[in-house]
Amino acid sequence: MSDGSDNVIQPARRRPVTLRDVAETAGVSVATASKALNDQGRMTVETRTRIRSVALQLGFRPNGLAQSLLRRRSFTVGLLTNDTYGRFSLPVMAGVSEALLDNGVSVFLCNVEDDPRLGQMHVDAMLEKRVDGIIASGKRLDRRLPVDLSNLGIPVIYAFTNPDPDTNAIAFVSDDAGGARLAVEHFVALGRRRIVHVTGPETFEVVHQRAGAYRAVLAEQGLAPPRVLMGAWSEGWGHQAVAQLFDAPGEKPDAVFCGNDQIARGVVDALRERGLRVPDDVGVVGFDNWEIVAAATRPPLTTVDMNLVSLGREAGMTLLSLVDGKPVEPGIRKLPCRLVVRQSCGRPPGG
Amino acid sequence: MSDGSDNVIQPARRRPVTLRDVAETAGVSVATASKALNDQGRMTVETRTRIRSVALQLGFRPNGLAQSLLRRRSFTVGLLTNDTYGRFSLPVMAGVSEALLDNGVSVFLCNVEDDPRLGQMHVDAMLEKRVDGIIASGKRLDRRLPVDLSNLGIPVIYAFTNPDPDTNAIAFVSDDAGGARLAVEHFVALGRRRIVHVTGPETFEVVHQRAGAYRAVLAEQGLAPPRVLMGAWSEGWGHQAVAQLFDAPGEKPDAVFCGNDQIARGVVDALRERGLRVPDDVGVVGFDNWEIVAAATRPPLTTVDMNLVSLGREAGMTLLSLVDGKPVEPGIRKLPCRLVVRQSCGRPPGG
DNA sequence: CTGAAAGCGCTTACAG
DNA sequence: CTGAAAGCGCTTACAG
Repeated sequence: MSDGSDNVIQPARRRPVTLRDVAETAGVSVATASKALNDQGRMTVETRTRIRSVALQLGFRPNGLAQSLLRRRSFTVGLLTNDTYGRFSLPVMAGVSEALLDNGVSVFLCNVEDDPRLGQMHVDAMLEKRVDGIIASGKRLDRRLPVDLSNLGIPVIYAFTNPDPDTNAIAFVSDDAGGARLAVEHFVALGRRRIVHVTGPETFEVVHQRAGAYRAVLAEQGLAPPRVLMGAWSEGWGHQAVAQLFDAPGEKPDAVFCGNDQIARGVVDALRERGLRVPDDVGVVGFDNWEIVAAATRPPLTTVDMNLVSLGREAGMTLLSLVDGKPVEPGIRKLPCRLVVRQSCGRPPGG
Repeated sequence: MSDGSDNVIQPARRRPVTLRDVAETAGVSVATASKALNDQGRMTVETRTRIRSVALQLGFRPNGLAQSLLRRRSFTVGLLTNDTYGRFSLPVMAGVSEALLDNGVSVFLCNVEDDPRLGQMHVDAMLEKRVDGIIASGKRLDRRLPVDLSNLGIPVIYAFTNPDPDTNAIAFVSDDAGGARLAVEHFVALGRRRIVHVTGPETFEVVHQRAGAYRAVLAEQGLAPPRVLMGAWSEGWGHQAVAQLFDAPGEKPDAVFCGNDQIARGVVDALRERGLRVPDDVGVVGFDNWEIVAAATRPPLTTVDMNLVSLGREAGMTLLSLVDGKPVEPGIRKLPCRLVVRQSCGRPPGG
C-alpha cells in the first residue's frame, strides 16, 4: 500500500484520478467537467480550456467501465478460435484488430481448443464482460467450434469457419474454388497441359471444393483427364505422391497443384531428388501462402493466398455495423483468394 | 429494436436481464437478491433458493462492468506483443490464458508490431478499459516493445522479452544458455566429439548466450576448439554452413548444434544431399521445437524447447499475485528449457 | 452559462 | 431475516 511509487517490491498502484478530482481542482461540478471534456453542452471557452488543461495535468483518463455501463456498450469484442497455434487465426485476428482499433474497441482472444467446457467458460466470461459482439474463427472451415453461439443476444460473425446451418448467420469464408481456379488457370496460361492435383484428406470440405474447381478448369480447357490424389496435409505425403506419379511408367505430369504449402514443399523436394527441375520440367503451386515454408522452398513457391487479413478486416467492420444497429444481410460470403507468384512455375508467357 | 428474436436481418438484441428484474419477480429487494446470489448475508434457505431459481429461469448474468466498477478490478489483462504471426507469442498467450481463465480473467491481445503509435493506442485502450495488469511479450528477447510501460500505475510483467533496464521490473525469459548446454551435453553423452555451432546473426543477444554455453561445455569436456558460425535464421544459411564445414578439406564435424529449427532443417537437407547420413555420420540438434519444421525434417529433429507455455503460465500467475497485492521480488527469472529427443542424433548410449 | 439530480447495474455496510 | 441507502465513476436531461 502507501503510494508505492518508489517501492521496488510492490509496483506503483495509485488510485486513478477521477472526473471528480478534475472537477474539484478546476472548481466546477462534475457535470460541467464531463461536458467540457466531451465537447458537450455550452460554456465559455475559458472554462472549457481550463478544465481540459487540469485534466491533462492530472493525467485524467476516463474510466471506461463507468462509461460502458452508461452507454451499454463495452467497446470490446471476443474472438473465439480453436486454432491453438494460430496459423489461420492470427492473420484473421490481425485484420479484425485493424478494423476495430480505430474505433476504440479491443479484442479478447479466446482459444477454446476443441473442448466444449473451455468453450463455455470463455463464452460465459465474454457475456459477463458484456462484449459488444463475438467473432467465431477456427482452423478449419468445416468444423464448428465446440460452442453454441446461436442465441447469445449479441451479434456474432463467423470468420473462416462455417456457421451452424440453420441460423441466419453471417459468415466470411475464403473462396477456395476460386483460389484453385486461379492456380490451375495460371498453369494453363503458362502452357502446362498435364496438370495433377495432390491434396489433403477427403474428410475436408475444402478438398472437394478445390478439386471440383480443378476438374472444371481442365474440362473447360479440354485438357487431360483430371487426376486427384488425396492424402495427408504433410510434406511426407508430397514425397509419396511424387513417387506414385513419377516413378510409374508412362507420361508424366508437367504441373502439380498442391492442396497446401507443406505438400508442395514435399513435392518440390521429391522432384529435385529425382533430378527433375522445378519449374523447368514440372511446375508446382501451393496453397495457403504460409511464408515460412513458401519462401524457404527451393525454388520459392508460387501459392494461393486466402487473404485472411482482409477477411478478418471485413468481419470486424461488419461486426461493428451490427453493433451500431445497422442491418446486415445474413449469409455466407466467399472472399476471393489471390495468387502469389514466386518461382516454382516459371515465368508467365512473355514474362 | 422490437425483440427481434425472429428477425433475420437484425440479430437478436434483447435487453439483458438485470438483478432488479430477478429481485422484482422474486418479490425481494435488489440487496437481498444480490446477497442470495453471492452467498452473502443471512436469510432463510427458502428465500435464497427461490431467488436463485428465479435468476436461473430468467437467465440472469451479472453485469461484469457494474461489478468491476465497484470492485475496482476488471478481471481483464492486456497482452502486448510485436510478434505478428505469433510463433513465440501464441504459446506464451496460451499459457497466460490457461493461468487466468480459471480466475475469470480474460485477455486482450494487442499486436503493436514495431509501431510506437500503434503501441500507444493499445496501451491507452487498455488503460481506459482498466485492465488489472499488462503482460509484455515479443518475438525477440533483446528487443523492447515500442512503448513505455514503466509508469502505468498497474502491474506489468515481461514474458519472453527483456524489461527496461532501470525499472524494477519482473520478467520471465527462457534460459538460453541452459538450453544450449542441454543440446551440447546431449551430443557429448552420445559420444560426439567434433561439435560445431551454426546459429543466427550476432546482433541477437541469445546468439551470444547460446554460443557461450556451447564453448563452456566444450572446454569443460576438453573437446576440440569451438567453432561458431553466425548467419541468418534460415534454411538457406543452414545449407551454406554445411558447404563451409563439409566441402573443405580436413576433419569433419560429427555434430551440428543449430541456433533454430530452420537452420537445422537446412543443415539436415544439405547433409543428405552430400550423401552424409543423419544421425549416423552427423548428429543435428535444433532450437525452438517448432513442431511443423522439427517434425517434417527427415529424420525428425531433436531440438530444444523453450517451454513457452509454462513461461506464459508463470507470467500469468505472477501477474495475478501482483494484482491481488501480494509482494513479488523484482528481477529477471530464467526458466529452464527442455530437450525434445527425436531422431536426428541417434539413440542415447544404451538407448 | 453552470449545477443538482437521476441513473447505468451492481455491492456492502448499516438499520430495523 | 430483510431492506433502504449510499456509492463505484461517469453522462445526460432538466432547472435555474
